[in-house]
This record gives sequence, structure tokens and C-alpha cells, in this order.
Amino acid sequence: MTSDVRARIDPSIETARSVVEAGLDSGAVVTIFGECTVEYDGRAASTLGPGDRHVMCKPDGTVLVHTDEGHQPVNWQPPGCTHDVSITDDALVLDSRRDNPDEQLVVTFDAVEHVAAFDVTDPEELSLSGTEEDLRQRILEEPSLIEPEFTPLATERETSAGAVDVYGEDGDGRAVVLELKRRRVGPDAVGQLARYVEALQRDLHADTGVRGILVAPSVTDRARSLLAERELEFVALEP
Amino acid sequence: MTSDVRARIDPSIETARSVVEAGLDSGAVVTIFGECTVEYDGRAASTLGPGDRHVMCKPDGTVLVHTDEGHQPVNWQPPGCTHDVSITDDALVLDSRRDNPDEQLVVTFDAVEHVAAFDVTDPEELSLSGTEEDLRQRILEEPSLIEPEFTPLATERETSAGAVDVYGEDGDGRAVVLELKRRRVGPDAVGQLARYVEALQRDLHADTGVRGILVAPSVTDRARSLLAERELEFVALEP
DNA sequence: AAATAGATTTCGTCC
DNA sequence: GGACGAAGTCTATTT
Repeated sequence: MTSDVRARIDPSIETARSVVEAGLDSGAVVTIFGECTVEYDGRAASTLGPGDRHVMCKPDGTVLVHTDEGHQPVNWQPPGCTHDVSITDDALVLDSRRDNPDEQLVVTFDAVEHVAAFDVTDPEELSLSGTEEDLRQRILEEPSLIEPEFTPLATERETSAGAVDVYGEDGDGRAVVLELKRRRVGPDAVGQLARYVEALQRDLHADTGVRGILVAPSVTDRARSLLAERELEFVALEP
Repeated sequence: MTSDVRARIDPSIETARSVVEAGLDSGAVVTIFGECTVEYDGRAASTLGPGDRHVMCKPDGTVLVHTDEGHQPVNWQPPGCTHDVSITDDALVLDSRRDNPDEQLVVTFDAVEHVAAFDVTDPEELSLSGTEEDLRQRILEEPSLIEPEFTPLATERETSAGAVDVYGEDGDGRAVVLELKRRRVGPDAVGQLARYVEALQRDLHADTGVRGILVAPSVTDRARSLLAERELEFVALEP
């Protein structure tokens, strides 16, 4: 089995350029490591002085510039960009642009220590569990997790304030709005639930009030206070 | 100048293991490219079948698994993890764990096409402009951007609902709360502003109402409706 | 360590 | 293409 990797250690700038260009043209994932500066201008603007970084260009137009720290790239370009590689003043210049919004990322390598191009085939999709969607399924299958006589009537029910996670009614026939969160919630989630309850109250112009229940593993103190103020409820449930 | 890169193309599993282990021990950024499977268990859980991916291990304990698409890694481990590399059944196994929360990521390579270790020195900090903080500075320097007689009195002023971006008063001496956003805002930002205004109203028990102003480049239709309902205001301002 | 909100958030889904 | 909200969000800041 032949390898689909093209790689060079301490390449000349011209060799690096040629490996990068060939890689980009062939739809490979291209990585460059070396001392570089980075300029970005678009939704915001940034500059980054000289330092060693790892740059990855994907065939979908993504660019990622990574330092030795952190999950997030220090600079990047989202999918959909077009790349151009050239040599200016003995430096390797990677120029990545997109429109809507107009954004440009320029990485300039004074020295390239390593360059590689990988032909990627990845047929698999990630199978993920423990999401908010899983939590919703559990509740629909077993509504008593919320309270004994809760009955789900709809998911993603539209209100004038947006779609509600789960809409249903309780044992007394009162309308109930559920807002689901897979992790501990703060004030924002309470605000979200309050908006939905208020909107549905108005949409239904019900004589009996609409109940709002926040469903999450736990709540912060401030969120709990806000829930109390607005007469909203909380049910503890792990995702 | 000597290179600080150690790299191998189509290494044996044992060679790959040794390069990775040496790299991790020496605080290098280590990259592995090849066919692998990925298992994750922690805040959620996921599995990913065989495919070609690029894996990066940083000296701060970050792991990133990238496919050929997307800005985000398909799997990852945040900073602070400890890594272990070993060989099991002729496969290279990278095991990354952390506590609090308990999380484990296991990447198993059937074949390694490329492995490299980079010694990174990056003394520079990113200089970024066009953030919400910059918008705030502009407003403090030129309060008339909000309205002719607006006077800022405090930033990050604490209320029972959290800290307010900018607190001030208008020409009539009425309290004003500003919520700043660097981009077009939806309903969530209105909810946030409403929480602050409500809390401050109560905190001050003012006879005249507290004004709330959303400052952003633009608003969505629904956000505009919500603003109107709650008698909140909007000022258009680019970051 | 927990809480709170920003982010060049990105990403998916629905309209 | 815009709008809306989730995310294993991550990250910085403050308590």
C-alpha cells in the first residue's frame, strides 16, 4: 500500500511552496510548521508577531493556526475560503480569503521547518450521545421524569418568541413549557424560559397561567433566584 | 541553525510510539497522521470508526483530532490532560485523561503515515481589535454616540442580575443601562438587557423608570419586537 | 473552584 | 441566505 503523504523537513522556501501548492490543488490536508507572523482582517482584526506555529489548511477552505497552547487556534479562517500560496522577499506567504463576510488571513513564514500534505479519506460519521436531543428523547419516552401526570404534546412548538423545546400539559390541563439543558444552567437559561412562557401566555391568552419548567442537571444560585422571582420551576435531570 | 523537528514518514508502530513519547516528554507539539478510531467518554460520549485523521498533542495537555473538514476538531481533549502512548495489538494507542470532569479520549492508530514533533517557541501575544471591549472604550470616550446628553457613570456595574456593561444617566437624570454587542443581535441579547433593567429598577427602587439601550450594529426582526414589547431601546453602532 | 458572559465563536436546522 | 439556539463549546475574569 502506497502512502499518500508528501513531507519535507527543513525544506527550502521554494520546496515548501511547491509542496503546499500541490497539496492544495490535490485536495489534501496541508500542514506547515515554522516561524511566522499572522495578519487577520475581517469581522475583527488582529496581528501576531514572529513565533513558531503549526498551520493546517483543509480542502474545504479551513485554515487553523495553532500555538503550543490552548484548544482554540490563535488565528483561523472558517470553511469556504480560497487559499493562495506564494513567495515574497524569501518568505512563504499563505493568503486565505472569503467574501460575506469579507475576511483575509495572511500567514508569512520566514522559515519553514516542516511541511506535509495528507490525502484524507474519512468515511465515518461521529456517533455522539449525551446531548440535549438525547435528553429530550428520554423525556418523551418517560414523561413522568418531569412529574407524574405530565403529557408532552409537541416539540419545537412555535411561539412568538421562538420555538419551545417541549410543550405539554400537566394533570390539571395547564399548559407547560420545558426548557432543556444538558448541563448546569445560569441566568441566561432562565431568561430564555421566561421569554417562552410570557410569549405562550400571550399567544394562548389562557385564563390559567402557563407553567415553565427548567430541566437540567443543576442550577446556579442566581438562576435559582431568578426562577423563584418569575415563578418558574426546576426539575433536576442528568443528560 | 539546527532544526527542532523530529519527523518520520510511514514509520513502524514502534518508531511512531518512540517519536510521540519522546515528543510528549520533551514538551513538544506532536502530530500524528494516519488511520485511526476514536473513543471519547466524559461530559458526553462518542465513537468514531476508522478513517484518516490528523491528531495534535500540545504540551499543555490539549489533544485535537481533525478530519478533512470543518473548523472544529471532530474529537478533542481540553488543556490540562495527561497523555499516555502505548502499543496494543500492533496499534498505536494514545490515551488522554483528566479529572473534574472525568474525561477520557482514546485514539487508536492501525497505521501511522506520518509522525512529527515540533519544539515551539512563541513569545508573541495576539493583538486583537474590533471586540466588544473596543466598542465600550469608544462609547466611554464619546458618549454622544449613544445620545447627546448620555453620561457614563460606571462599567461592569453590579446588579442583582449580574454586571451591566455600561451604566449611566441621560439628560433628565434617568438611569440608563447599556448592553453592548459587537454583532447583529437576536432575542437572547434583549432578554439579557431586560434582566438587567428589571434588576436595577428593583435595586434602585427609582420612581422614574430605568432605561435600557441595546447597542449593536443591527437587530433581527424578532429582537426588535421584543425590544418594543419591553419598552427597551436600540442604538446602531459598529464595533 | 464556581459563576458569568464574550467569541473573528462554529455548527446544524429550519424557514 | 438569514435566524435561532446548542455545544463534550472554550476562554477570560471575577468572586
